[in-house]
Amino acid sequence: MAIKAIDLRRYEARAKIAKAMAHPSRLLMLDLLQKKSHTVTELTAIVGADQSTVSKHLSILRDVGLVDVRREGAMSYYQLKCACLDGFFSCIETVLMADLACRRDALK
Amino acid sequence: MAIKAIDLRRYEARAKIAKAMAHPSRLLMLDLLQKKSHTVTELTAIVGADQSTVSKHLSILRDVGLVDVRREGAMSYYQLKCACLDGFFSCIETVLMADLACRRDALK
DNA sequence: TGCCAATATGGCGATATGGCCATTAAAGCA
DNA sequence: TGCTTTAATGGCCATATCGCCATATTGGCA
Repeated sequence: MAIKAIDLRRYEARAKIAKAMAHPSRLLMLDLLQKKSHTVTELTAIVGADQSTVSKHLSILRDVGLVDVRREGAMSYYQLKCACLDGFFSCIETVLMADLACRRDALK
Repeated sequence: MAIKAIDLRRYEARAKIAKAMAHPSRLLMLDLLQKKSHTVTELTAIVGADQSTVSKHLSILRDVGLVDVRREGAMSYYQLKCACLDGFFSCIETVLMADLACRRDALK
């Protein structure tokens, strides 16, 4: 039985989005932005990293269409562009909890 | 108003899981494993990469608890460990579609 | 035992990522 | 016009990731 190689292109675009989310600081920011929009300064204080670092993280989220910017004077208000993070987080959460339970069992 | 830095540790475990998913080949494999379990040889043929590469990808998915192995003789059957990928994929899909629509608008 | 098929692992080079510093750009205000 | 605040970008280095090759390792079978 000949197994055909599948075209990976379909998954590349999706992986790019997943990759943008796959960083602790960016996950935190996405989580924060679920509640309300924030400025770079606010996010910088909360994340506790360099301002330039946070700005770059935000541009990564922006590039894949996860967040949006609204400029007001000198400040940039970042806001979530999709209301779909619940599914994402709950999936991650499920995996995490299952894994913790598994490790707990292994200690018995 | 003092903004408190948030402990990132909570997000590190989650980012690790997201990171494991953030690769085209691994996304493809997760998608395949949603339907049924597969051997490394099968996945290697479908993904179209080196066997060692696929094996390493699978160990990454295994390390974070996304998949499971069942050894049968000389073959390893990999299977999905969680039934929660729908939420993940539909989130990604939403972002992807919104972004495509956005780009389409930009061309007008 | 000897051989082959199926997996897993070590190593290595190329490329990507992450974080900071320094700098630039733009807005608000005295 | 200067000074300050806010944000974005370039540069640089350390580290991580990816993919292949080569090499174990394990199971099935003659």
